[in-house]
Amino acid sequence: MFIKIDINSDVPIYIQIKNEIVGLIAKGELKEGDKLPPVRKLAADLGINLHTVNKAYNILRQEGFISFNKKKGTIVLGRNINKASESEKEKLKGILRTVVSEYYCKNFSREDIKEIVDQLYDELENKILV
Amino acid sequence: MFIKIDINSDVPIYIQIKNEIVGLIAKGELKEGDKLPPVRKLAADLGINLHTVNKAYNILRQEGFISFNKKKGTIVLGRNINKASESEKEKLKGILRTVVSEYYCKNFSREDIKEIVDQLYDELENKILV
Amino acid sequence: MFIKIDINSDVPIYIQIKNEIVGLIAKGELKEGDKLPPVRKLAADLGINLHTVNKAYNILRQEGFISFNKKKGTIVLGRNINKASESEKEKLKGILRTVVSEYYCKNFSREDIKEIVDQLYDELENKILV
Amino acid sequence: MFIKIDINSDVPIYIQIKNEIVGLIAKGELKEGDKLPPVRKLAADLGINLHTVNKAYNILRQEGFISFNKKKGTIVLGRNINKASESEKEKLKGILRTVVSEYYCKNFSREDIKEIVDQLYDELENKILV
DNA sequence: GTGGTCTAGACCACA
DNA sequence: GTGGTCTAGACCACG
Repeated sequence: MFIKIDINSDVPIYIQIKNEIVGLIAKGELKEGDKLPPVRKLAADLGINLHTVNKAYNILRQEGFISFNKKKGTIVLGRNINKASESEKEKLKGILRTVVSEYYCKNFSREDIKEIVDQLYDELENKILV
Repeated sequence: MFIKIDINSDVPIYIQIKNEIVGLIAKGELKEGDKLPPVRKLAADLGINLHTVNKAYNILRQEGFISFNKKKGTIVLGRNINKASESEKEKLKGILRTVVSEYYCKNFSREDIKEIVDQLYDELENKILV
Repeated sequence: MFIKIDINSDVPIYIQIKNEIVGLIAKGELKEGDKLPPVRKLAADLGINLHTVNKAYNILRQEGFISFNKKKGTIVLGRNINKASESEKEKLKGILRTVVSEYYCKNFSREDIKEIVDQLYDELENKILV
Repeated sequence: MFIKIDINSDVPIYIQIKNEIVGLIAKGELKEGDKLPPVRKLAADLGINLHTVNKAYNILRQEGFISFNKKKGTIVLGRNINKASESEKEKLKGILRTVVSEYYCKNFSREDIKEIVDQLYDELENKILV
């Protein structure tokens, strides 16, 4: 498992870890049933404190991506089926509204943005096909 | 000028102000040459600290949306023409990568996301037509 | 005897086992004199550690639900008659106080809660009638 | 604000704090807009670490009871209107199922339990009337 | 002056 | 050996 963090980023480390792991799940590099490294090991590998990793794992659990299993440690629950709910959609719209407003001002057309979205989906789906 | 902030949000107020003003520029409610309210006035209107508004204005200037002018005060530079640069595109792609990964895991299709982008662009462009 | 445990639950497995067995006694599916499966067998059936089952059985014995008997193994003592003591009542009140406070805040009326209690009693008593 | 914790309880301290504060909101001793003590102050008053209080506050925020406000600190949002949702009802039923099973075995009738629920509601509602 | 983040290090419950 | 809890103490972002 390859997780990269930028210790100097203004994005909190535990958020970076969360995002990286969600990214790995999206790309299919982490699949349902896969084990995540123990908090202590990942913390040691990344050279950070175990509590920081712990916080990331707990958020991932809250969001339904992973589960703690006393016997097996931390396991991936996989992509969540049937979660495209209305409330999630509204949340996403709120996020995109800010992004779209800013990049609309920077002269990006709707096609520019949709092309990037397509590229990102292509990346994800090709990974799975391999 | 109507700016709404949510004092209880976990988004910092100065970021909210920045986003709101960018949103107004995107919608065309603030156009090139328009004056922004003085820092003190906006702070008073919103019931917040003067430094908070100042911080938002400084970011907006750094990003090229506004300009400080001793005679005229703070003025809007408007939508920036020809800024859809390669570096901005990479920055946007980085932002969208995190968003797309997460919502791909939540079972949103590329069409779901592109539809939202379209809706947001429609909102912006209709405002301008008015 | 059907015991279901959820290995991913945050409720410890030994507590789940205890609760399940108490539930079976309540429903009348386990009656006074019935034999519980040997620790090793239940552990094997559930695919868990022997010590975990042992811990559950020990708690059940402490609370007076079962008894260890060298000849007959582990036997159910059944529903305990005349145990609605004042101290148990206070203990129950303490438990319910936390629950009621929380769900009162979540806008549940006393009738809402009492209706659920009735449903649960109906479930238990119908099982016995069968 | 009077919060009592039992440092020797097997209930985690942060859960005790959460429960106590929910209890105060239920009793009406904490109302919408009221300020909660700063984490450091409450921690000092209780003789515990600030992180423990912090954890309790964060859970309360997640559950919608309080909000962090950079200007005013931590404020109570009050009893949550319209939250008697179906999913909450199922969660409550799960909690009560375990309780009811156990106390049914201990010879508590449905009336015994419903009487306690009534007493607890009386306590809460009388507090509000005062 | 508030909560947020991060570190360092301890002991415990569970399986 | 896993994550959970708690402590102690530091610096930072925000307002």
